[in-house]
Amino acid sequence: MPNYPLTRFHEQATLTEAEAHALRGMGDPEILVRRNGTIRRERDPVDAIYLLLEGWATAAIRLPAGQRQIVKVHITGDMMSTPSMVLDTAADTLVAVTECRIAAVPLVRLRDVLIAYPRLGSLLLMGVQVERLALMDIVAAMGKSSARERMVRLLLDLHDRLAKIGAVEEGRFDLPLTQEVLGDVLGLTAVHVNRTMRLLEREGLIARHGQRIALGDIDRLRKISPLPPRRVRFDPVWLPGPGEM
Amino acid sequence: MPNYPLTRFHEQATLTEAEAHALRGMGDPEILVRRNGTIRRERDPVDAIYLLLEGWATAAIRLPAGQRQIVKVHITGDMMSTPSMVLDTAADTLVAVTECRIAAVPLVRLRDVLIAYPRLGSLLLMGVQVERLALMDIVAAMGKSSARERMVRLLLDLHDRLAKIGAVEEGRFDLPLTQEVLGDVLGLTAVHVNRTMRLLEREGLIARHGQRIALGDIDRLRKISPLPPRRVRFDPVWLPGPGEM
DNA sequence: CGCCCTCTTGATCTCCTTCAATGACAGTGG
DNA sequence: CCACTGTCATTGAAGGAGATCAAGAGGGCG
Repeated sequence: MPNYPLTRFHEQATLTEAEAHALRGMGDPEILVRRNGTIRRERDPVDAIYLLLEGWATAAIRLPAGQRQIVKVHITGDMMSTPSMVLDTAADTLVAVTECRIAAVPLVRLRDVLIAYPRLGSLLLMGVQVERLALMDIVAAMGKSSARERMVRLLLDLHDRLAKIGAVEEGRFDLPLTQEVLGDVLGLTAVHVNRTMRLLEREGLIARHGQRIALGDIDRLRKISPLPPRRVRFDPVWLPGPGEM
Repeated sequence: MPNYPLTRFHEQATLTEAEAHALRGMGDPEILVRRNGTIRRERDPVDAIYLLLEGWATAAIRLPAGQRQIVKVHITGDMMSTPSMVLDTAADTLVAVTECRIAAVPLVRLRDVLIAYPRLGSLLLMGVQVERLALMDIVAAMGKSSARERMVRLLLDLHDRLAKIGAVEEGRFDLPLTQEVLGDVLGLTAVHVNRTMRLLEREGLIARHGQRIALGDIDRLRKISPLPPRRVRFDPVWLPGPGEM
């Protein structure tokens, strides 16, 4: 599908030519954000959502007490900041982990697109539900499983998402996240992330060289993961068909 | 608003008369579910969402290893099971905590409503984003705060949600959840839930008699909570106005 | 009356945190 | 070219929040 890096709606349903075209035209001119650059800060007024055209970014919530919890690791093709579209001020801080190319979509333009192509609203709804499911799984993993299990789950999740965009070769992929960041994703300290990864490494389950990580025995890893991956339904019954809406 | 117990869309935006009417007509005839009854099980085929007309219910994910994590405590007026609408088989198990009145909305009917009233799709999107934010906050609380802080946050969250539907009187409300259930919500054991509540009680922050709980000093509790409540924007700019869509 | 569910409390254990020190490496300025 | 500095990974030792195991008490309901 030609519109790939802009959104991944085409993974979830068939799009008409007009809809695909509207999606492509939705974003502002692209912006380059350097490594560690802040894309949008918590409490900033919300007037756009962002398409991550290329790169890795994190979405984090900062607690009043000062800690930060990363609630989403974004990769190429993700939509960012959409939870904040129901708020006046942003819920999360978006930070570029690698250099990123992004495009903003002003909310007023989103409104025009929804009016002209209401089915894209339903597709957006679908994407949001997928994100919500991902969060439910994270809650389940955090509430009920060990550091080791959560780490394995995260690695498999990244593996599966990266595989979809062609960024995995035989179980190997780039993981540009420091152990500090991984800790803030998993709700662990960087020290314990290190111990956990070293252990997995010693067992031959993973291997690392620099930012490169290799999942050694994916089947065995999947048995360790506290939750299996979810399979999203293509073109669900409640979704109006192309042209029906 | 007359359609109150059916959905709470009117909290988020102005509805036209036709939209409100469509919402009211959406559900099947109501069903009574007895205490501890299962409304829908994980892995069941998904062909409807459910409106909780009255009562308390939990949405839980069961891990392959056998534990259960409750990902949402539903109260009167909530929509249930919508995350599963993007899946073939349900993600979560819905169980009635108290006796519940519910109404199913078959997905095919939802489809008809979305086609006839596309703006209701946008309102649904809004409600789902609110749920997603709630999950983000839960992840942040689980990752970065103590049992005590999480407990306080949960009580305040329930307090605020119940207050909106008029089920709170001067900080007092019914809490029909056992400590076992609270543990499965918070990612703690029932034993530790007990110790934590007893401590809060001894400090005069809460008081309990049977299922009734009273939040003693709400201001002090809010200072203990790791996250403040979120204020959802009414009629956001991206939401097409009544009649515009 | 007796059973089961829930709450409560104590004792012990353990996973993860905290604190601290060292090493590897990249970037930077002289 | 090399010292200098900051970031990140690694490992050890000690401490603590919460889990686990166990037992008793109260209360609703058959």
